[in-house]
Amino acid sequence: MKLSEKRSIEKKKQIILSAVKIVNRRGYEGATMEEIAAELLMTKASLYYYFRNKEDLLYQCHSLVLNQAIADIEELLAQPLSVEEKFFQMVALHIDYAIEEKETFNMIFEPKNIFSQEQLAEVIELRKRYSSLFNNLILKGIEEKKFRQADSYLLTMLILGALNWIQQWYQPNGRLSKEEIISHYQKDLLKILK
Amino acid sequence: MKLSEKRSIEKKKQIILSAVKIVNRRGYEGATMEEIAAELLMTKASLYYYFRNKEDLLYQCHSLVLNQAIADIEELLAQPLSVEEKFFQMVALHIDYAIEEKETFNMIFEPKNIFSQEQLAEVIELRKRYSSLFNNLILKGIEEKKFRQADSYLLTMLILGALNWIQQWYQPNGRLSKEEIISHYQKDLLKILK
Amino acid sequence: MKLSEKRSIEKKKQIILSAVKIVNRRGYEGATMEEIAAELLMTKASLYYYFRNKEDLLYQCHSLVLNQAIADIEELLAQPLSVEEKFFQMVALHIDYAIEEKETFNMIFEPKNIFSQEQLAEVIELRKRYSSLFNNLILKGIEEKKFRQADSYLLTMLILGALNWIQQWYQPNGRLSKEEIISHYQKDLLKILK
Amino acid sequence: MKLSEKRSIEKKKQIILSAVKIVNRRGYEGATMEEIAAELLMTKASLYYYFRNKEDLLYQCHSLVLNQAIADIEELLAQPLSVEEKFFQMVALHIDYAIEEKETFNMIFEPKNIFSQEQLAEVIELRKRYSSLFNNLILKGIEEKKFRQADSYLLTMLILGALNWIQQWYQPNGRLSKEEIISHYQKDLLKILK
DNA sequence: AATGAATGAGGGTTCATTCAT
DNA sequence: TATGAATGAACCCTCATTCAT
Repeated sequence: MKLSEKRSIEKKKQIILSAVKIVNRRGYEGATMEEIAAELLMTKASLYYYFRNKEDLLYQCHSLVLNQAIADIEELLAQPLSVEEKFFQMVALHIDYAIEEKETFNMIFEPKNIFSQEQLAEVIELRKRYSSLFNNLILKGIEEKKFRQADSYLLTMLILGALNWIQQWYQPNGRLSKEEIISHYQKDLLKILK
Repeated sequence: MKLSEKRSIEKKKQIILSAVKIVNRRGYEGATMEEIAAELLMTKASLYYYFRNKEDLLYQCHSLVLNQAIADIEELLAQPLSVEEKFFQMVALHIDYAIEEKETFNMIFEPKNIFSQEQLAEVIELRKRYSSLFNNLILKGIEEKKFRQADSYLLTMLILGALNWIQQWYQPNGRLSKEEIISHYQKDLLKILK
Repeated sequence: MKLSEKRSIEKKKQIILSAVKIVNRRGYEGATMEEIAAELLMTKASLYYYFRNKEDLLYQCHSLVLNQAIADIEELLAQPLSVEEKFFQMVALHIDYAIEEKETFNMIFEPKNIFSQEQLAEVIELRKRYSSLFNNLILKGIEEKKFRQADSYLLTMLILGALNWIQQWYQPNGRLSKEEIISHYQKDLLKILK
Repeated sequence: MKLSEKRSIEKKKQIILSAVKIVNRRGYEGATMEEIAAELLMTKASLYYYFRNKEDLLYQCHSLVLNQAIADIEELLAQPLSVEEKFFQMVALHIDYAIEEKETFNMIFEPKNIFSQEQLAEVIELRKRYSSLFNNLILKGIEEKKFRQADSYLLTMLILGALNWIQQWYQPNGRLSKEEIISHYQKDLLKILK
C-alpha cells in the first residue's frame, strides 16, 4: 500500500471520528456535513472527496464502531473460559464501550429514518451480528445446562437493552463507579439466565 | 369556561393526537408541520394559532403521552395489589406504551436535540417522575421483604433499559406477540428483584 | 372558481413567463430558480409554492407554449380553406410565433437532458402532437392529389427544421422583413410538396 | 519540433476526442471534466495541464469538428463536379456529421450560454464560414443558370435549418436509415433550388 | 379561527478550478 | 507530467415561521 493510500485511509478515519462526535452532539439528522467538516477545519465539499454522501459517511461511522466491538468480543470468545466467565466479560466489555467510548457507541441508536434501503439492510445485518454474539453465548450456556431453558432471543434483547441504557444515565462523577455498575449488572443479569 | 374555550382545547387535543401519529410514523425530526396539519385537513399556518411553534407542539405530545402513562401507573398503584402484582402490571403497561405509542413514548432519543432549554427541563423532570414510580415500588418491595436488598436505582435503570429497548426490535407481525413478550419480561425481570 | 384560485393561476402564469425569459437567456441548465424568482421580485423559495420543482416548472413552460401553438393551428385548420391555403397559413403562423414570441417558442429546443422519464414522455408527446398537425395536412394534401406522393414524416421534419431555424438568424432590423421571409418560405416549401 | 512537443499535441488531441465523445453523450453542459478525464484514465486535474479551462476545451472540440467539416467540404468543392453533384454531396456530408457527431457538431444550441466573449466571436466566425460554403455554391449555381434566381441567403438558411434539425429526431435504429434520409433530403432540397 | 402566500435560513450535493508535490 | 486533495461558489430544495386578510 502506497503512502498516499495510507494517508487517505487515515483521513477517512478522522472524518468518521469527527462525524461520530457531531452525531452524538446533534443526533443523526441534526448533524450537518458543514459541522462535521468544520470540526476538522475542512470545508464540507472536501468530505465528498472521501464519502459519496452523508448517508455513506454515517453508515461507515456505524460500521466502524460496531465492527470494532464485534472484533473485541470475538477475541474474548476465543479464549478458554467458562460460559459464565465469558458472559461476565462481555457485560464488562459492553459497559466499558458504552461508558468510555460513549460517543462512538452511541451511534448504534435510532438510525431508522436515515439510511436508504440498501444500507439499511447492511446496518441491520451488522447489528444482528453483534447481538448474535450474545445470543450464541446464551444458546451455548443452555446447551451446557449452565443456563436455564429459555427463549434466547428474548433474553438477548433484554440484556442488550439493559446495557445500552446505561449511557443514558451514567455520570462520570456520579455516585456509582463504572466498576460498581459492571459488578452489579453482571450478577443481576446472570440471575435471569440461571 | 366559555364554549369557545372548550372548543379550542378540544382542537388542541386533536392536533396533538395528529402530531403523535405523525411523530410515530416519522420520528421527531422527520415530522413536519405540513404533514401534521394535513392529517386534520388543516393548513400548517393554522397550527400556529394553537401552538407557539413546533417545539411547543412536540413537547406537548411527549408530555401528553408521558403524563398519561404516569397517570395510568399511579391509578394502578392505588389499587389493593401485592407488590409483585403491581410490578407485573407496570411492566405490562410500559411495554404496551412502548409498542403502541412507539416514537412519542420513546425514551431513548436524546431530548436535547429536540427541545430547547426551558422545555428540556420539563421533559427531564417528567422522565424522572416516571422512573421514580418504578424506583418507589422497588423500595417498597424491599421494605416488605418481597424483593431482595439491593440498590434500587440500579435496578430501576436496568429494568427501564430492558423495557425501553423493546421498541427498537419489536415487529408487529414478528414471531413474538406483545403478550408473549410481556409475559416473559415480567418473569425474567422479577427474577432480578427476588 | 374563487378569486384566490384565479389569482393563483395568474401568478403561475407570471412565473412561467419569467421562467421562459430566463431559459431563453441562459438555456435550460443555465436558468436558475433564483434568477427566475428575482425577475418577479420573489424569492426562489416562493416558486416552490407553485411548482413542485424546477423540472415541473420547466415542463409547464414547455407545455404552455406548445399547447397554445397547437390550439392556434387547430383553429386555423377548422376553417374552410384549401390544403395549399392552410399550409401557407401554418407556415406564416409558425414563423410569426418563432419571431414574435421568440422567447416562448424557443423553449422547444433541446430539453433532452433536463426532463426525467415521466415528463420526458409528456414533452415528446406534446411535440408529436404539434408536428402531427403538419404531418396530417401533408397527408391530406397527398390524398387530395394536391401534393405529390412522398414520405410525409420526412417532409414534416424538413419543413419544421427549416422554420425553427429562422429564429437563430432573424434580426428584427435586418435586411429581410418578417413578411418577406414568410412569403419566400411559403413558396419555397410548397415547391417541395408539389 | 521537439519530441515532447509532439507528444503534447498528440495528448491534446486525445483529450479533445474524449471530450467530443462525452459531449455527444451528455451535451455541452452535462459533460464534466471528471468524466472526460476518466474516459482516458486520467484525473481531471491533469486536463488543466493541456487546456486553460473547460470552456477552452469545449471550444476546441467544437472548433475541431467544424473545421474538419469545413475542410471536408472544401476538398469536395475542389473536385471537378457539377454544381448539382456538389450540392448532393454537401447535403450528404452535413447529414453524416449531424448524425455521427451529434452534439459536438450541433449548431442548434445557443453558443452564448457556453462560450465567453472572446471564444464566442470565433465560434460565430466559424459558423459563418461554414454557412458561406453553402451560400457560395448556391450563388455559383445561380450564375451557371443551374439554379433559379433567388435570395441565396434565405435559401442557405432554409437548407441549413432543415439539415440541422435532423439530429433532433433521428434515431439510430429508427424506421429511416441515414442513407434514406440523405437521399430524400438531397432531392427535396434540390427542388427548392431549381 | 383559518389560510394563502411568502420568505429566511439552512442543508446536501456538484463541479470547475487550484496547488503543492 | 500528473495527481491527490481541497475548496468556493452555486444550485436545488425543504421547512418552520410570519402576516395580511
